[in-house]
Amino acid sequence: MPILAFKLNSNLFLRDPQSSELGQKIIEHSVDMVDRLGFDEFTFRKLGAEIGSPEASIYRYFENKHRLLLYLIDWYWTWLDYRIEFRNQNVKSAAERLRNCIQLLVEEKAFDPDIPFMDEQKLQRIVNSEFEKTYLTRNVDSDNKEGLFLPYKGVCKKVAALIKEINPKYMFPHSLASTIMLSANHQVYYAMHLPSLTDIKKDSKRKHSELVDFLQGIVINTISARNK
Amino acid sequence: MPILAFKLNSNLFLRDPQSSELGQKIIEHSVDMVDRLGFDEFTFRKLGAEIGSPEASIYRYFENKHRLLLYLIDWYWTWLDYRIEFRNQNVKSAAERLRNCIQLLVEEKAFDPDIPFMDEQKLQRIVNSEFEKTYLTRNVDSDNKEGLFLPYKGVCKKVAALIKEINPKYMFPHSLASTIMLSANHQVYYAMHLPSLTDIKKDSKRKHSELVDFLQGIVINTISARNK
DNA sequence: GCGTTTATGATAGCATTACTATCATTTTTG
DNA sequence: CAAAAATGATAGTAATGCTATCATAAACGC
Repeated sequence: MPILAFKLNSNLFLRDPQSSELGQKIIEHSVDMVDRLGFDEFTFRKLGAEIGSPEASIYRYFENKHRLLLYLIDWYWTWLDYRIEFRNQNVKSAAERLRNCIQLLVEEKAFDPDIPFMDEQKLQRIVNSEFEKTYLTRNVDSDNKEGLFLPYKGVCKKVAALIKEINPKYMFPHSLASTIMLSANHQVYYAMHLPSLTDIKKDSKRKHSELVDFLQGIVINTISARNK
Repeated sequence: MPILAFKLNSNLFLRDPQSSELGQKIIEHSVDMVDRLGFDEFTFRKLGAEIGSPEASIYRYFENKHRLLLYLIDWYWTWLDYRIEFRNQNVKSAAERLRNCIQLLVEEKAFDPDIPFMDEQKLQRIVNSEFEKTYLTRNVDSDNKEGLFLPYKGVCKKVAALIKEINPKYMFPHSLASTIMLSANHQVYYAMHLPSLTDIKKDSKRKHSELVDFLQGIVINTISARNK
């Protein structure tokens, strides 16, 4: 049994995958497969074949593959939220806490052996290329009512609060927070696939610190501007 | 025959839909249907039923529905590019040209009767909620090689050039351009569906000018910051 | 330890999707 | 007016996204 576990919204699943061996196998292999095949090519049939269980068994855990994706994505943001809290303990300066957030948003994650069935590195790649598919659907509103986007919104709220703390007069803290969060993911994706949309170089060793500088530059200059 | 037409990349289609009545019907009704149903629920079968033509006939124009989406999205960015050129004619100040770009990115579009089979208002809503699906696929790289993202990249390049013109020392003009272009769309979507991620209010009459202020604030403050 | 929930396996089936193929008919055009 | 091109009509096929049923195995309650 894992040392660390996140309690995720129970609307995400029919049966909690963390509670059984099969459930954990479903998570572990779906992370691997979505990373390899992409979410669109990923199917419960293929997943079943890979873990040697019938498709129908997977449907006992997740209503459909979209919920499974939401589960993975929610896991990611819950985990990031946890890491932000951890990192910012006893850090007094709001500016420093904000910088830490940006750092954590961008930072390349490593596999955390505390949670053996979750590969955080693969998960981050999934977030980079599949995240927006969670809410760009006809079910946004009902999914939202069920609280399925709370982990992401939570992190956004946290970043927005820091912005507000640094400059209480700034009018768009949530918009700025969601903008840089999205950009953090997209710039990485662009660097890999659509390089003319970014100045971040795929091969650069400083890639991640460049991206941090870029985002940090936006946030700090935007909120600390003298109101003309 | 339309007065105005855009020449789009011929890799997008098998037969040019602008060249025939059926083709134009395909475009007109797919814009309507994708706007109504969302891209995921949209199928060639349903489209065929709606225009009274067999599914197979549509496949003679477009290889698959993803290409059709790309066609619509490419149309949008080509059209926006054209409008930017038009608006910025004889405008000397780079700052003003940049502001015009942001304005045009955000501005609510109206139906342009010059192109009777293209409803720009619906098209803009499609871009807001479906754009990223064009490149968040396993085919990004091959699609990119075929030049299918050129119109979007073109607008991004134009905005980046203006940023560079205003501050030649700024290190991330393309990243900043793509960030605000993406944000322009997302903030509108958030306002409608995930309001806690934005400060733009759905019902506000000043909604669009608020969003312009937000984006303008980011860009100007970011690039005109004195290098500390 | 025994009976009963509970979870999984095995297999089947079904409507829809995303195409492809064929052939007849209409329209265009050289 | 004949040949070519575009469309219609219809069929078919593999894969997807499920749902249903029944048997078996594991766990759990007393």
